[in-house]
Amino acid sequence: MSAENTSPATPTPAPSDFIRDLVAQHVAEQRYAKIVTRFPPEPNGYLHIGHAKSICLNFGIARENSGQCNLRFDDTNPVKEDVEYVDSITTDVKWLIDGWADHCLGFKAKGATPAPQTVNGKPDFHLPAVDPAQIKSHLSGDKVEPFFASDYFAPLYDYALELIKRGKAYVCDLTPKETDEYRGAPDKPGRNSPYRDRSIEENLDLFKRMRAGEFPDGARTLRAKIDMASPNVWLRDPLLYRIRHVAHHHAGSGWCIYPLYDYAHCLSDYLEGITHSVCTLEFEVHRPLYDWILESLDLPRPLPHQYEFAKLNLAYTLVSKRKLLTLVNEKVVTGWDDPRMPTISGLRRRGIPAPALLEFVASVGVTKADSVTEAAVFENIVRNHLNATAFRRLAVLKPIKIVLTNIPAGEVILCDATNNPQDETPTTRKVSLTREVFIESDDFAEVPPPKYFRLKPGGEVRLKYACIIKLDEIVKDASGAITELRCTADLTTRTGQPNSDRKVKGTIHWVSAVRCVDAEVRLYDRLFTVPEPAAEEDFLKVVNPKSLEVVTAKLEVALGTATPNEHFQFERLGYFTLDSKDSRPDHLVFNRTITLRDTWAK
RNA sequence: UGCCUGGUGGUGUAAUGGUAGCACAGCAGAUUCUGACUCUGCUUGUCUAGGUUCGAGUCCUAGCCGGGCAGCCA
Repeated sequence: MSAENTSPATPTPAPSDFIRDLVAQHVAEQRYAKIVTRFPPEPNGYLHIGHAKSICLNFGIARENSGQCNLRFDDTNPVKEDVEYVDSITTDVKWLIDGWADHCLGFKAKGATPAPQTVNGKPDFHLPAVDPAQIKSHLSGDKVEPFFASDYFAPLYDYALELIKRGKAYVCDLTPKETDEYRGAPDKPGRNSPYRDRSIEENLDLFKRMRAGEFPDGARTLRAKIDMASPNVWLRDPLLYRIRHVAHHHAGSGWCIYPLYDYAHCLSDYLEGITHSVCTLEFEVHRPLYDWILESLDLPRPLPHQYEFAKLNLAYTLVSKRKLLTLVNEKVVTGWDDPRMPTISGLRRRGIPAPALLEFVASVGVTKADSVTEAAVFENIVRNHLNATAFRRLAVLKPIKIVLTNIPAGEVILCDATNNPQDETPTTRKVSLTREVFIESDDFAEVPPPKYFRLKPGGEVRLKYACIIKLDEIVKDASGAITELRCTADLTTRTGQPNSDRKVKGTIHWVSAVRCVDAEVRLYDRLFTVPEPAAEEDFLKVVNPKSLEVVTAKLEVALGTATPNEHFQFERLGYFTLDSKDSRPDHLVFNRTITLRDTWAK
C-alpha cells in the first residue's frame, strides 16, 4: 500500500454556491442537453493556485452534472505565448483533476478544426468532441488533444465577414494613440472614428486585404460598431482584430491578423457548445460585449452565458502571472516550479497532494466578494491530508551526537516503528538502535528554559520507538563546542519490555549514526514577509530572505528508496517529499512541504 | 463627477422574511512513546440611518466604505 492511495479523492463536502445554484436551476429547467464548461488559460505562464480555484469550479460543475469541461488554450496573442506553457498547463490540469474529474475532461481529435454545417437552415460550424467515456483509450494513442482558440481562426474570420455584412463591424485606420483618444474616459463619452461609416463593400475589401497581409502591424483594425458614448467603455467600438505579422505557436504561419479576447472568447465558447462560461470578476464589464457579439450573428444553436466570481487571494502569496514571471526572471526563485512558488507545479514539487489543493480551493467558496484567505486555512488542510496519509520516518535535520555508553559498539538493537498511527491497522518497520545515535540539536539544552521537556543535564528523555536515556556527561572540545553527549540507555523501558510504560515528559526522534543516509534537506518558508505582497509598491522588496534554508540531514535508511510522489512525516518536524528535479540516488534531496503545528515554539 | 459590483466574528463562508450556524485562527484545559493528531470548554459578527412587517442579515430608501473598468493583453 502506498501512502498516496489512501488520500481522499474528492473535495468534501459537496459544494454549493451561487453559480452552482444557477446551473442546478438550468438543469431543472432542462435548458441544455448537457452542461459544458471550460477552463481557458492563456499559454503565457504557468498555472497557479488561483487557477486551481477556477479548475475546481469548472470541472466540479461538470462532474456534478454529468457534464463536460474543456481545457481550452486561449491562444489569440502569439507574441506572448509559447508551447512550453501549453505543455506545463496540460500536465498541471491532468495532475490536479486525476481521479476526481478526469472523466469529464473534454478532448477533440488531434488537429481537428470546426467544419461548416447547417443547423436549423442556418450556416454553422461543428467541432466534433471526443466522447469523454472514450478518452482513456485515446489518451495513450496520442490521438486527442485539448482545445485551442487558434483552431477556430478560420470560422472566426468568417464570422467577422458576417458582422461586416450586417453593418456591425468596420475597418478602422486610427493609430493606437488616436484610438485611445477617441475612446474617451469612463466619465467622458468617446467620439466616433472618422472611418466608422465606410461602406460594407469597402470594409469587406479592406478586411480581406488585412488578412492577405497587405498592411503593416498596427495600420488597421477591425472594430465592432456599437456606441462610442456608452457608459461602458468596452462597448465603445471595441477592437476585434489586429494585424501582427508573426507566426503562431499552434496555428502556424497562415495568419497575420489575430482576434482579440472579447471577440474570440464568446465565439470559442459557442463553437464548443459551452453552456456556462465562468470567469473572474474583472470580466463582468465585458459581459455586455460577450452577449452583443453572439446576438449580432443570429446563431442557430443555444448561446453560452458568462458568469463571474471573485478570484482567490491567499495571504503571503502572489496570484499574478506577471509578478510570478518577474520572480522567475529576477532569479528570486529557481523557476516557475520552485517549491516556494504558488504555481501548481511548484506546489506539486513542494509535496502538496492534489486532493488537498482541491479541497482547499473548494473550501474557500465561490462568491462575488473580494477576500484574502489566511494561509492557515491552506496549511490546515494540507496537514490534515498528510497526517492521514504520510508514513512516519525518523530524520535529524541538525544532528548532535549521543553516545549510549552501556551499549557495546557494533551491537544493533532492532526496534519496531509505526508507519502511520492514523491507519486502522498500522504497519511497522524496523529501525536500528546503536551505541552512537544522532538527535536534533534543538532537543538538547545545556541551560533549559522553563517547561523544557527534552534532554537536559541529568535529565531523561525517551528515544521514540526505543528506550529512555539519561544524560550523564557533556563532552566539549578545546573551543568549548559540544562534541557529544554521553548517556545511559535504560533498555528495560524498550517497547514490549517490563518498564516500557514508564513515563518521561519528553519523547524525541533520533537516527543511528552508523545505519543512516545523508540527504540535502530544503526547508522552505513563506516567500513574502507581508500578508499582501501584491499591495506593495515593490513586491520584490518584501521577499522573505529566509524563505529557504538548506541543511545536511541524517535519515533512517528506509528513506533512501523514497520516490517523488510519496509523502513522509519526519517525526516531530513536518512533512517532506523527495525533490522531483534535483534528487539523485547518490545525493538525496528532500523538500519540506510544511512543518508540524508547533504550539510550544510559538 | 461615469458605469459595473460587493459589504455577516480576526479570516473565509452559511442562513433564499422566522433560534445568526460552520470552518480556520485565538484563549483555557484533558490526553499523548510526535509539545503532532484527538477531545472538551470559551471569546468574538449582520457597514450606518431611516422605512415596510407580528417578525429584517434577508425587502425598500438614503448614505458610508471597498473592489473592478479607459491594452491593438487575457
